[in-house]
Amino acid sequence: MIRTRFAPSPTGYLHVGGARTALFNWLFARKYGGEFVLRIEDTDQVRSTAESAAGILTDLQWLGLDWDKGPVPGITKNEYFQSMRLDIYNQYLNQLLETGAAYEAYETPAQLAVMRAKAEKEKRPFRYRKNMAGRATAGTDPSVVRFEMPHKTVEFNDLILGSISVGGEEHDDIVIRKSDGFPTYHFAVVVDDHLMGITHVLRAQEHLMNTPKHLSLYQALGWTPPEHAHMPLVFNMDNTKMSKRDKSKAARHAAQMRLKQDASLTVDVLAAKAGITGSALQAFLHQKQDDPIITSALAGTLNLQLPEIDVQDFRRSGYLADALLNFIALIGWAPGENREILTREELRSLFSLDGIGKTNGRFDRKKLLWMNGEYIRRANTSTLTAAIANFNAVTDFPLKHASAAMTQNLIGMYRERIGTIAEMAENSRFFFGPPTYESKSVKKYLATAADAAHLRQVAAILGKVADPWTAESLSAPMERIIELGEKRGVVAQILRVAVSGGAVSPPLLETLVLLGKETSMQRIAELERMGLAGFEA
RNA sequence: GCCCUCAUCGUCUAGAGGCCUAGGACACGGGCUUUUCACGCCUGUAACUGGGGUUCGAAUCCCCAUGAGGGCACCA
Repeated sequence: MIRTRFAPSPTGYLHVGGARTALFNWLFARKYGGEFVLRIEDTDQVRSTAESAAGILTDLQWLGLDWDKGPVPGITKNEYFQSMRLDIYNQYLNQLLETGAAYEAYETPAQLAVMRAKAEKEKRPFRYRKNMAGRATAGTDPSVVRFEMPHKTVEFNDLILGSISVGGEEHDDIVIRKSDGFPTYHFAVVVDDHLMGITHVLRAQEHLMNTPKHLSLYQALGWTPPEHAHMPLVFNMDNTKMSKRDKSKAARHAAQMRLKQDASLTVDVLAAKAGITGSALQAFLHQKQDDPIITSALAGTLNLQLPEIDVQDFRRSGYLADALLNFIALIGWAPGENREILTREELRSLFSLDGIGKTNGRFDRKKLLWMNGEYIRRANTSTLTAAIANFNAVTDFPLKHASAAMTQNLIGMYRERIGTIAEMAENSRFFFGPPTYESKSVKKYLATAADAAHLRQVAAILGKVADPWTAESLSAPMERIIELGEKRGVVAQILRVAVSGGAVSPPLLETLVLLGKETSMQRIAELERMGLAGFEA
């Protein structure tokens, strides 16, 4: 039976690259009726956190990538967390130590750094080898255990890339147990993949050079290795690697631009606005470090749209899980026959390793936006309602407070004109409270005495509409409003601005109906009362 | 620097020697529709990195160059 796995390290949120790896493994297992295993690789005691692990589970669940074996959400760590398997690793580690395939090494990290620097200075690659000159043979405790890589070429067949070969002189003796007693990634993957019966390792191409190491480990342990397939990577449109740091980068850049443009804005003022200390902001601006807290504080005060990187970013931006999955699947994989929009079922039945290309792809947000809009347009109302509820669960827009009936109405009005649910949430704000009048629209449509006269005419026409206030009863009056003014439709724009705050909204008729007579008339009256000039910014 | 991998429109890709005057989608341009914005429909611009081979014939096979990416941790 086919068995694949997704093995994230819980050192942060699940990002799209990881989601794609998970998706391909899931697809492959599901396609062939195999099993999909989820394993948390938390062997880095410093960086791993329980919250990250929990977050990754949540994100996978949101994506609908269910696992047959693995952690149980909400329950404490089980045997699918590597930190719970130390005894197992030690058992095999001792075996390697006994057979002489592994040995203890005593250099400290600092000493190794010196050795590396020296090698670099001498323009030769540094490779730690058991037989190299100057190796410490005794000393520090705790020590580290290294695996002696065989001094021979390792060749293997990658299911995507074909034949890969790495010469023996390229290998070095990797650490397999750290001084804290935890196994390194290299050792833990091999042991676990074997013990968990993984048949196919589908992972990102950045792991390609690890494979000879892992293969040698399998051999030393006397095990048959799984098949390997390395997938092409995903980059940003500017060819930089997609990374969680991109968000900090965007925030830093925006803050610097703002500080440059606005002379009255100092670092301290900005910091105070963002609720952080001046020195913290100063440091953030001058280093390249990732800092999620400062980043989101800046995004909030500067009203920034940060690039979505993590799965939860996309969820908060109002993307549908199916659309995101569909899009991600198409980077580096193609089903052929010019297929683009594919249901989960179609992805599953069409998926094959043969369809995976060798070249790295770029994450084209515009295409994702289009695809998400396409999903929104094609989805039935109940699917969309569920997606909106899902969106509301992680965001805080007025849309959250919409009744079921209101939500249905909004779906009808917006589905044709949005790319994400967030756009609907943002654009529909005026249905939930007084509109924010956009100065540009006010200047354009509500600036002159003639505009004011038109607005009064509109009020008069609408005021005469007999109850009930419906699409039917409003239809003829709306026609009259459209015909008002020199140019067909201009007065409709005046009404639109009056009622929605801006020059863009769903069709006026529907908007008025949903707003109701009272609210609609109130807004027009309020505008007249305040006087048009009051809006000129 | 050393090692590994890759190379078709701006982007994702189809293409497994003749079906290719290279197809689709996004983006972009033009038009239609239209009370705004969209949606929808029609339509246009746009690519085989370069050079050598192999072959009757090459986007497809081989070699070199160039370019791009990945790796070179007690991170995964």
